[in-house]
Amino acid sequence: MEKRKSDCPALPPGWKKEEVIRKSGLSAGKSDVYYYSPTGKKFRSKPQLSRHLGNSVDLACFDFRTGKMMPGKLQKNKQRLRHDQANMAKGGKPDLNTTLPIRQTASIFKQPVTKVTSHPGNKVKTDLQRATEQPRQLFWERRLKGLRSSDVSEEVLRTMDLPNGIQSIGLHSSDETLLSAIASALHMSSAPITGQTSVAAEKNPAIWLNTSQPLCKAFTVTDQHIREQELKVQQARRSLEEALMANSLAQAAESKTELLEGKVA
DNA sequence: AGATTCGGCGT
DNA sequence: ACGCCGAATCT
Repeated sequence: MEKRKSDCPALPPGWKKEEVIRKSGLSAGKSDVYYYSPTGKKFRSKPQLSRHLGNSVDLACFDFRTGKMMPGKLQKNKQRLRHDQANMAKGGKPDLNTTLPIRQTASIFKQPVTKVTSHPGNKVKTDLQRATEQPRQLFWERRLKGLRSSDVSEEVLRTMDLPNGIQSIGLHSSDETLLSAIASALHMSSAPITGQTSVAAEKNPAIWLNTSQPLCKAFTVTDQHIREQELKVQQARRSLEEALMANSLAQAAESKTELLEGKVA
């Protein structure tokens, strides 16, 4: 029988893949794919695998049948996005295992999207109170734990450093989730992000937490901070300018040689 | 009981 | 057409 367990490079070390051909019945000739964890537990579907691995491995591009990462699966993600949004609209919960962390908390959702179809104008409600006064889940930031950004080749990008003055509240959130929380807060609200200004929040965040602020201690921004930031922006702009310059020079040189070689019609 | 195998529902 | 998972069957 074709029952060889093979290594699966797309998964963490120790995971094995197996393909079993069905040999009788209506579905004879079809095959089933199984995965085995390093501890030997058998997995027979992507959802099951996803549940077990949690956020430690992003299976969004993982093709269960072939066992390979397929960047082209981005296309299929569009379908999933629709699906998720449909669920959200019905009040359902997003599937935290398979949903990419794309803008669940970002600005595009901060405004009401309810259409008043019974009126001829058919306008979108502009009641911003609603949007800001909705109940918020406490400590939702914990969901962000372990999330990392990566480029198309799955290379994990280096995260930013936070200034010393910014410290998280509660023992729960690491620096890593704090950065995500602050970034999300900046997206979700146009109000200033100050951190938790109530001293009580530090003692018992479960009660005193201001849910419209990220889970970090109140901080102050000094002129020094601003100057340092300005410097960083200037440096970034300078290196971008250099990169663009080098790029256009290279392109110019390339089209020139193409002309000389008669490649252009 | 646990492993294996195919059916069949839902998408 | 296929992924996923229930359950019949096998060991």
